[in-house]
Amino acid sequence: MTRTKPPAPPAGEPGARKPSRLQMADIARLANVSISTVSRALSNHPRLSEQTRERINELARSLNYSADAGAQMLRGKRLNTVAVAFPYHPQQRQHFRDPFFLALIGRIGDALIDRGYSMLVVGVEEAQFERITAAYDTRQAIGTILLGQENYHRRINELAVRGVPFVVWGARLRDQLYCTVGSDNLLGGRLATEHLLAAGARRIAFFGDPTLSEIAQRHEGWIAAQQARGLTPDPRLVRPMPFEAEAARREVDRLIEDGVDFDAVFAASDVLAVAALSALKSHGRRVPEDVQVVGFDDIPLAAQASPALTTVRQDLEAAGRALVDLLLAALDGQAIEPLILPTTLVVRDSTRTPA
Amino acid sequence: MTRTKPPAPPAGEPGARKPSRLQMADIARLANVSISTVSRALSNHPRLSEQTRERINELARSLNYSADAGAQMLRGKRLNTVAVAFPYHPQQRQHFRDPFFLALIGRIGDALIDRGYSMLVVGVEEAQFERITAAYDTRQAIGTILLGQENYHRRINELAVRGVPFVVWGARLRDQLYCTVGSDNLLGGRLATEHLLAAGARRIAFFGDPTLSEIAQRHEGWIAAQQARGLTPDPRLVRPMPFEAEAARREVDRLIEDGVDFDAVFAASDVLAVAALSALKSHGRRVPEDVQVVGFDDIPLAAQASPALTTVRQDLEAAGRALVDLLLAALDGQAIEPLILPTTLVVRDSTRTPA
DNA sequence: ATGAAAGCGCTAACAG
DNA sequence: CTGTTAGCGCTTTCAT
Repeated sequence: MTRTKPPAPPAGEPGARKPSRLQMADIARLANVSISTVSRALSNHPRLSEQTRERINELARSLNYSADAGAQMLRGKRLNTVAVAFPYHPQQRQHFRDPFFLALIGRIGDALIDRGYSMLVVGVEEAQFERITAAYDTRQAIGTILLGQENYHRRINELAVRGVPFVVWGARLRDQLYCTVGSDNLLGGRLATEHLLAAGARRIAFFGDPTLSEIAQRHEGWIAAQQARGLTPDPRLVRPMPFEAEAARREVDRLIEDGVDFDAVFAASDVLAVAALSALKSHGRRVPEDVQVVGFDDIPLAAQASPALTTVRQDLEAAGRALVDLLLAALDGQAIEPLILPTTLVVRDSTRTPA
Repeated sequence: MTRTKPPAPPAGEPGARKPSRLQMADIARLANVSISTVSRALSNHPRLSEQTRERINELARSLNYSADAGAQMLRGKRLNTVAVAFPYHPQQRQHFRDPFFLALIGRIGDALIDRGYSMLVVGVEEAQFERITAAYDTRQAIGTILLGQENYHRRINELAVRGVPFVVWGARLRDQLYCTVGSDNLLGGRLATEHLLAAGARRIAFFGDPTLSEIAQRHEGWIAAQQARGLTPDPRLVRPMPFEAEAARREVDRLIEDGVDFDAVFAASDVLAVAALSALKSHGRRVPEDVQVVGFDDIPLAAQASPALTTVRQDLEAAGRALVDLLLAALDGQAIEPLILPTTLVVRDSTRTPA
């Protein structure tokens, strides 16, 4: 009953050709003009009688005709598609399930629509990282927004050397040959940690994987804030883990089992922080009385957690716009510079009021 | 410093052509073979000496050569891109900010990657609904997954008549000419409402826009469950609203201001339910003691809300897989049938224990 | 096992 | 103002 396929070809006829898709020549024939006239009409070429133009456009619309993008491109027309690419880990599939990542994609999508572009989302297995620009290489997209700098700095630099147009969401690094847009992670780490220290915390655990550039910067902020107070962070308080709720729960367990003393957690993402919240609760530790918790991102989850999560806010709206605008500017031949967006502390109920 | 543009052309030379992109002819020249040999090597044509094939592939890889997808397509090669399209409302921009919608996109993305496809995300202003298949019409995508049946049933039927390949996420409707994948909304509405009634609720407000097909079915479930108990729902308890947290808060205010008596809320999405939760709290109503609340979707937010939200779970993983598989099956010439996925009630703390 | 050549659907000179 | 024509970069017969 439900048909989504084109109707079968009129197979009875003798010279039955494939029911090939409508094309310019068909429109031309029906309108009694040449193909070039149709081409010109559809692209609103100026020197063409308004009447003809009108008539042809009308006809094309009524027949639902759209020009073949491949053929147009071959003739040099620029496509309106931007690739959003990221390294995909088939095992964990974290990206497409991570609320922060999805929200970022959403904001990029908004920004692209505003500018009249569509978004080709490409997940690339890390083993074939060079394929991250595959959509550009095959000319399906005019440029790439790379999400997930992770620890691919070296390989991203190689891409830049190749002269491929792209912009990266991530941390600004010393010797980078590419353009990044990212939050001020160092500041975020400092703000979170200072807030915890001011509220009386002395042994702050760090949850997150410092081999990832952005997390490394949050980690640095964590160190810097403590050193500014003359404190030397206990290395046992650094708990490397992927961005998965399960990991945070496990580390809370371990911390407690191992008898490591801690009175606060600074988690590198809200997902980790919220998971820590519930793990702490199940161990009978009260938040914020016994253990204070600060997250990172400020996704909607944070405000709804119980207790509501104190966190470091990233401005995704600005991020999406900046990534898109910088890429388009670069494609336009302009020189572009890395951009660091401010982070702000959002104080809620998972931390105590500073004395 | 940061360069994302290709290097300037070697402008000094006399016959300085554009630094055009590497193409098959270049590989052919460098490998001392004909273009056709390169083409065959790259597509692993069988009758070709393994040695030549190897050598050419190696060369192409080392030069980062990728064939132009437009040209390939023109020659009849099938592209590996599926469009995911949805009606876009520029004012509210709800879609790209809605956690449920984003999660659904994520699951579709996972399923597509698994099958080796990439995902072209296209937002289309509702005024030009026909453009929903633009990516297919221009042959940038082989088919379309339409998200957001909303109240476009008529127009979607027209698409089907056109013979365009697509699959829709949404409600199964009587006279549909297209294939849908959707949750069992009627069941979900019934489960939620029965649970509330069993827990003693008698005046259950309905939050959501029943002009949208899926919501209409949840609404029907709400009615059916009450009628099964011989109750006639008070029409004033139906509060139509868009999928925005702000709207839910406003309706809670209004319900209370207008003095409408209610002891439960069944919201058509978790976002609405969670917003209702906090609005009720700010009016001094206790959940679940004074007012019970049930949501829909079971996004991560639901479990974290306080009190944790009782909700109707949709199986997004199954949804993403089904949408992709059905579209691919249809493209493969198979007949496909609408699919309704089961919904389940997840009982948490925003409802009372049934007596 | 490899090469020559035709042509996919379109755009943009160049003519008229 | 409109039509004719030459390719865009590739795949694929058909020859060799």
